[in-house]
Amino acid sequence: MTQPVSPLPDRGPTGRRTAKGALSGTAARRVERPAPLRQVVYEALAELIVNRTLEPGQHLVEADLAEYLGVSRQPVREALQRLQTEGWVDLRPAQGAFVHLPTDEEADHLLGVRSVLEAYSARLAAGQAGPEDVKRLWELHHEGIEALADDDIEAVVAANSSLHAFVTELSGNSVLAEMIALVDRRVRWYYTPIARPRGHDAWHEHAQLIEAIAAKDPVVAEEIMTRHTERTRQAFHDRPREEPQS
Amino acid sequence: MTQPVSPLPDRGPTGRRTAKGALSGTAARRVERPAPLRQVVYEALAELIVNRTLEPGQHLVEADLAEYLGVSRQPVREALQRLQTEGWVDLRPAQGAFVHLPTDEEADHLLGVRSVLEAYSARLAAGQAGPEDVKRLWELHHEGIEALADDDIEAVVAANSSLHAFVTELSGNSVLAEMIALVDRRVRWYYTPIARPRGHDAWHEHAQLIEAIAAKDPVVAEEIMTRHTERTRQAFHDRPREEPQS
DNA sequence: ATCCAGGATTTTGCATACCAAAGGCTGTAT
DNA sequence: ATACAGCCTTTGGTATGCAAAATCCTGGAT
Repeated sequence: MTQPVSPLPDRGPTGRRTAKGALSGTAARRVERPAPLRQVVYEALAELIVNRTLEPGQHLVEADLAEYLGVSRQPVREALQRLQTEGWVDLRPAQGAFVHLPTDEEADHLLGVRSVLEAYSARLAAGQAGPEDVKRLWELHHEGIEALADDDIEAVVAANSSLHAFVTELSGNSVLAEMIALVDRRVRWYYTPIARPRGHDAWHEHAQLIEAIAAKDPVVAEEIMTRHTERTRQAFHDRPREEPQS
Repeated sequence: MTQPVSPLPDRGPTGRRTAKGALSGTAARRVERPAPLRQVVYEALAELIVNRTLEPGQHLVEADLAEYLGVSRQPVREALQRLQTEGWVDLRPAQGAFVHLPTDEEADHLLGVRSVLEAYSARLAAGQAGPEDVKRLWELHHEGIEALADDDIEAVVAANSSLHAFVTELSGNSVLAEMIALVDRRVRWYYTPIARPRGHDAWHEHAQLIEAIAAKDPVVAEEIMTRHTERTRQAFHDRPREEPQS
């Protein structure tokens, strides 16, 4: 999804950004925002964490990250700050940042919260969705089914995210959307490497959900979503455990 | 609640912190953490925002805040960073921080999310609470009733917070606790200045809730909490509107 | 009077440099 | 082995500088 770290913005020899190069080629839309560096760093680090380049528990040294990313310590610190409030790293005073080490208990808590939030979003979505929206939902569902047939795990995961994200969007509750986005990302971080996507049964549940939304039935939509997410949670508990180390 | 800004830590003439003074008088526990400056700043600013010293929409100039608080720009920036992710300020790129301006719609969204989160916590609490916990709940309830009798609004609000916070704690879900804390604080910011606490009926609902928890009945506890928070939400909609300006 | 151009000012966003204090590490004396 | 002293690394903070962007201001031209 996110850009890997390598293609950083063009820089002069001092490391300061230069616009010289960009000015030629592209007379493109001026509307584009230059993306604050701290946010680029934030996204880069988040990506490095989810893809396990930075392992849980690892000590993140500001200076190293700064050098690696080709920026100064300041944007790195600000990014770490934000990563903490969102649960990706722990900032131990006078010791710095450590990649968060999720416990099984915490993963379960997260899955529980996700369950009630997603259920709520399904309920709201059922009250809001128009025919256009339902059509779009079926499209996304179709994408998932196809990816499943192709055995393309990555695409299945992507389609799953898209579908859930769209339901969330349909709910029309922006605060809810933000929270789900946060929780979901962490859930994926904990969960994805352990259990592979649940496959056909999950997409059957998705279909039921869409039908309930199309029928504008909030109660059933909520029920189905609850069952769906609780089943994922169960899958987490039944996961093939790695041997307990040490 | 939080310390006002004035009593900042002792500083030398350069603005650097000195421990000289503190060393004498107190040979106190060394276990105490010195509280990172950025966090002190964070709390100071949050307090200034909730108590309306910094008005919604106001432009926060880093340098001014830094001077006012007697610190450098860096900790201020980090605090603002965190205030943004938690919804207190909006950080407009290249323009700086503005105190978040809540819309009615957003307040409603927030109240909705709070409702489902609190309901979940009530459900979990009913499954977890022991006799000791129930006793504590009744104590808190008693405090609320007394404050109500004394017409001490501030104490009523405090008791209300304590009670809800304890229920959340009983849920045993730390992730949930964090999220509720976040949402609650913002709800109070939006809501408190508008509607005065709901009074006796609210505390009657609290009593019902505690009974359901004591009876270890998750379903009823959840129902009651849902009714309770949805009623607060309704009170928000029925609030005496200030005249629409402009 | 009004509008607008363009210069002056303010503010952000980042870089750099520096320093005190805390924590971790290591080697040596016991 | 253990304890301790001293060194090294890292954080957390200060101070300063500067380019780019946003904003404010001002002086015509209409």
